[in-house]
Parts: sequence; C-alpha cells; structure tokens
Amino acid sequence: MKAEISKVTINDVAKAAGVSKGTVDRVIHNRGEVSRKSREKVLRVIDELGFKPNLYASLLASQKERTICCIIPECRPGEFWSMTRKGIQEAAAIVSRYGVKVVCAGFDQYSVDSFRMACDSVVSMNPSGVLVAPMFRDETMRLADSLSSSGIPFMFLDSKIDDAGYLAYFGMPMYESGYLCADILTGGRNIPHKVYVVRISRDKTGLSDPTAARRAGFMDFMARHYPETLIENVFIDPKDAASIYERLDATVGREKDGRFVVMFNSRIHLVADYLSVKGFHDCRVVGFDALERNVAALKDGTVYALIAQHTDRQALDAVNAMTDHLLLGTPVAKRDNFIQMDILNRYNCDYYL
Amino acid sequence: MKAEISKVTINDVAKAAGVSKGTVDRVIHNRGEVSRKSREKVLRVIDELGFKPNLYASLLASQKERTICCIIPECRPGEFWSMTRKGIQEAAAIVSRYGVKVVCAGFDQYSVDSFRMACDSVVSMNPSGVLVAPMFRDETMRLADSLSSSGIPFMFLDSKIDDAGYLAYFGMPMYESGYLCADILTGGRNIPHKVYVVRISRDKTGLSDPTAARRAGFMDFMARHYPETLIENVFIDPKDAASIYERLDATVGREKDGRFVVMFNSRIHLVADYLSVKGFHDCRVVGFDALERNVAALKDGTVYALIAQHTDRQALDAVNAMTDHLLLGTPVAKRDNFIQMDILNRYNCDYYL
DNA sequence: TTGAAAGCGCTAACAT
DNA sequence: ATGTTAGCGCTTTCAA
Repeated sequence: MKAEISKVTINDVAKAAGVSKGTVDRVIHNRGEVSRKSREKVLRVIDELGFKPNLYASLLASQKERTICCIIPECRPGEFWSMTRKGIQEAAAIVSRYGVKVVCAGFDQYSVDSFRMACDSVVSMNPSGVLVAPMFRDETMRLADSLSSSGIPFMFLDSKIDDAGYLAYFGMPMYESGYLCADILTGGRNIPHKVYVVRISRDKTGLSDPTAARRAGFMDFMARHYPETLIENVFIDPKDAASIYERLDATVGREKDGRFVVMFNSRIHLVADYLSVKGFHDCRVVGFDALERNVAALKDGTVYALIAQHTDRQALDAVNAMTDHLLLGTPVAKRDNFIQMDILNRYNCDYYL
Repeated sequence: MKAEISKVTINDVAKAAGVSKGTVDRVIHNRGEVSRKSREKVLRVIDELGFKPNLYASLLASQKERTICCIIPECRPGEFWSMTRKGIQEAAAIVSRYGVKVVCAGFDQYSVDSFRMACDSVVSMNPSGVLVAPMFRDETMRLADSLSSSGIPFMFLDSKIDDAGYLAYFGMPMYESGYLCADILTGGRNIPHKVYVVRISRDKTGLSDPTAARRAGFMDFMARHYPETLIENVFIDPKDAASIYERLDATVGREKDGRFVVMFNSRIHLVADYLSVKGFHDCRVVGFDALERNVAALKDGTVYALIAQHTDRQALDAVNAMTDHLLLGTPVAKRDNFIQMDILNRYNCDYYL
C-alpha cells in the first residue's frame, strides 16, 4: 500500500487539460468513451503534474466491495495452521477498511474430497482474489485453471506448485530449511553415529508431502558432511499415543551412542513428551515451528532447537499484497517471497512473538 | 490500524438519537457544546448500533496534517542506523496517505551537542509526535520534559530510559541478547580457555553506552556456566585500521588455545577482516547485526554466527503505532515492544530480508 | 464523446 | 446547545 497522498487533485488535472473531471476519470480507469486527443492530453497533464489519485476518496465514492477467499486447512488451537489463520484475521481487520472482505474456506488437510469441496465453494463465490495452501496437486491445478479462466488472481501459501499460474508465493525455502536443520543438529558435537528421523505415517496415498523437500535438504547435508552417519526413519501415527511410545522405545530408546532426533513437521513435541517421560536427557533434538508445546519443550531442555517461521506475518503479507493488487492494480513486488528461517533456542524463544 | 469499516454511518446515529450530524460529531470528538442529555443519548445509540466512524471519510473531510519527528543518528549506507532509516522511510510512505508526515532530525551519535541541537529543532517544530533514539541520558530527559509539558507523545527506539514518560519503546532485550550471545559462542565446543571481548574505545566520557546491558548479560552467562574462562577486553578505535591490527595482533593473534572473539556492537566485520587477512580459521566469532559486511563474513566462514534484529520493522512498527495513536487516539497496545532476536548462520542468512 | 451534478461519510464554519 | 450547510477528492449516472 504505497500510494502517496498527493496535493494534485483530479480537478487540477481536469482544468489543466481543459476537460471535465468525468473525462479524467474515464482516462484513469481506461474505460473508453474518450477521444484519442483528450486521452493523450489528460495523460500528459497527469504526468506533468504528478497526479496520484487519492485512494480513500476513491474508495469512499465508489463504495465497491471485494472479497479475498482463503483456502486453508482447518486446525485446532496451537496447531500449525492456527498461526496462519491468526495472520489472516489480522490482515482482514486491516483491509476491511479498504472495503475488502476476507473469508476462509477450511478443509481437512488429510482429505482430498474436503479440499475439492472448499475449492468448489470458493469458485462459486466468484471472489476478487484467492489465497490457497495447495495441499493436493491435481485439485490445485483444477482450481488454478478455473480461476485463471475467470481472470481471478490467486496466490500460494506455505507451499507452491510451480507450473500453476500463481500471482505470488509466500512460504519457507523448504530444501534450505532441511539443510539448516542438519547443521544445527550436528553442530559442535562429535560425529553422530546415527540420526533418527521421525515421520508421520500417512495411510492415504496421493497426498503431497509438504516436507519432502525439507527432508531432501537434510539428507544432502548429511551425505556431504557426515557420510558415515546412519539415518533411520521411524514412522509414527500422531493420533495413537501408545504406538508412538512403542515405536520410539524400539528405536530411539535403544540408542547407546547419543540420541539424535529430528522431525520435519511441527510435531516434535510428540517426541519431546516421550523423551521427557523416559528421562532421557542426553539427546540432541531439533524440530520445526514454534507451537506452544514445542516451545515448552525447548524451554525445559528436551528440545535443543527449533526452526521457525512467522507464518502469521507471511499470511498478512499475502493478504496485503493481494489487496494492493486488487485496489491499485500493482504488479506484485516479488513473485516468490521466501520467509526468513528463525533459529530458536531456550535463550531467545521468549521474544519470539 | 484496526478500525473496522462499518455500515452504520453518522447519519444513522443522528437519526436514531433524534439529533443532527453536527451534534453526533461533537460527541464523538468530545468538543463540548453538547447537553448532558443529548450526549448520553448519542453515546448509547453509538453503542447500540455499533457505530465506528469511517476514518477515511473523516480524514478526507478534515484535511488535517500531522507530523512525526524522528531523532535518529546519522549514518552512512551499510551502517547500523541505515536499516532503521529504511524502516522509517517505508513507514513514511504508508502513513503519508493518512496525512501524516514523517521527518527525520539526524545527529552525530558521538556528539552531545549535535543531539541537543536535533532535539531543540524538533521541539521548535511543534510536532504531533516524536520518535527518539535516546543516546544521551540528560539531554533525553530535557527533551522528554519539554515534550511532556506540551502534551506531545514520544517513543523510544533501540534503547530506552525508564523514568522518562515515554509512550512506548521498540527495541531489543539487551541483557538477554548478551546471554544468548554467550550461549552461541560457547555452544558445543570445549570449554574456552579465554574469550576476547573487542570493544570500541570512546574518548569522550558521559556517553551512554548502549551495549552495556548486553555485556552484562554476556558476563553473567560466562560467570555461571564457564567460571574458569578468562575474559579479556580489547579496545580498538574503529577509525584507525592500523591500530586495530596492532591491538588484535597483540591479543587474539597470540592465542594458542582456540580463538573465541565477540563484539557487542555491529562492528564485528572489523575483527573478521583481521582474521581473514591473517588466515586464522580456527576461530569462534560471534557478533551482532546483519550489516552487509557482517553477513559477508558469515558466509565466508570467518564469523560463526550473528545475532540480528529487524530494526527496519521495528521502526516501521513504531511509526505505525504513533500514527494509530495520533489518528485513533488508541492507547498503544504494548508499551515495551521487544523485538525478536534472530540467530543467523551461513545457512539461513540468505533469507534474512 | 463529453460535461454536469448528485452523492460517499465526515468535518467545521456559520446560523440559530 | 444545536441544526444547517458547504465542501474534502473521487465515482457514477444522466443528459447532451
């Protein structure tokens, strides 16, 4: 939202160009009905005088309303997506003053059907712009096509699909975050004998795994710097607490040479719970995202570090960018907006939001 | 800037309360001339209808201009304060649309006189609000008194003076940043035999040292976790390159047991230059702030980590908060706004801004 | 193709 | 103490 308030008004322009306000307005919004001659003259005068329309007067007069739809996973308080939702809320409050409404269409991140339904409902609303967390590739492509053909701009949040014609992307550089994670996990210790990568077992196939790139970055770092270190995957089901303990007991629990554990999603607190209950204190544990439960584990020393991102700010930026685009017709400043990766430990986490 | 756009207008309120727009307006801005009875009625109706004045219509109509003055050190590109200035610029562009002007009064951060002059010039402008980096205690108190007695609100940036009646503070938690710094410096290595603290020698006395609290945090951490470690202060003059090398040669250069070096201001690049020229690669170096030259040293491996803060965002937040306060009369959301401390290493610095 | 005029919601000067 | 009215800069009919 960069438009400068300018002292030059549409009246000044009209006078200087020898036409009426109406004509100037028609030129500004190129809605035709203007002779080439007047058009050129007005354009020249606008340039000479440095006229910038007053956005607020414009909004006041037009009383136009726009709607931005967000297609975002549903979640419970404290879960990953709640931060994003918070950012969207905040943004909604701000842009409401420009006559822009923000509405969310939620979906179950483990259900293609629910994603499809969310997409359909959004398309049927004929929104001015769309923000979407593209959890399912094919359905996202369908959505993208549908929106594109209606001339509705859309942006990706958190992850992206490159060959969809998105207006902008806001998210973390995933591969690099895995690389960073490996550095932190291994930094300043003896060479780890083995690293446990705890993963969520997904029963459905066809789900796009948003952390795949992160895992790749991690593996590349390890292969390069610690080729001798063993990597063992441990699959758990987040909904089945008992089985988590079982699985971890059979793996991490048996380790004798110093426990190194990572997770690439936001659920490291599951591991922290286990370690804490078992009284394992000699571990090096690194995870992602500053969920309350993760930060608690950071503070009590069970987790060594978290790699976090301000998804709320990310969402806010996205909504703002979309609003700018809608109101000002601004071509977005940057197409791929990579958020910074924040390293959190027990000493700086208190000041993280 | 949270005000919701509301469908209820001042006309609706006037009608419902059985008075005129003028009276409603008087009540809203409590500029007297209203009978108790009308006043109460209007207030009740406002509450019932949930009326929120349309800020833009209001701004449009009143054509009022306000000025925020910033008293900030002068600096060259790439230096610490240039980030802050950037944030102020950005904020200025945004709030200009609310008819708020932002002007900067610069000063030489090593000269009390120049600070005093900046303060005086600001006071004489009779600004609507003031942002100040309180580098000199006594002069800042003078400024605070003067502003307070004129009813001009002011905020502190970067550091603060507790017993001045500031409206808000935006900055880093300095003590904690020193603690964090010590943790990073010592983390995952053998116990350091000695740590070199490189400091700027200031010839003038009476300067408030903004990094004193940070140093205290650092020392406390060391005393607690590494009581055996020696701490040696090395004073350098940033303007005298030759003497820097001399001083470092005589200290850091002679170290045999692994070199640990920190600086508490933004000039760690001076040390990095030295180490790099000398070809010392076995060092653990930690500094502050993501200046270009510091980040360069981070990337080439000379510096191990930087603790950084987004002073641009900080400044932007401050200007926004002041604007809100001026326009909406909002009591600031938080008085002490501690910015997060960002840990930068070679793997995440590319995405830092 | 163009101009004139009536607002949008609010402020402020002027009446009463 | 209160109502009336003329704008603020722009959009949008409606005529011409």
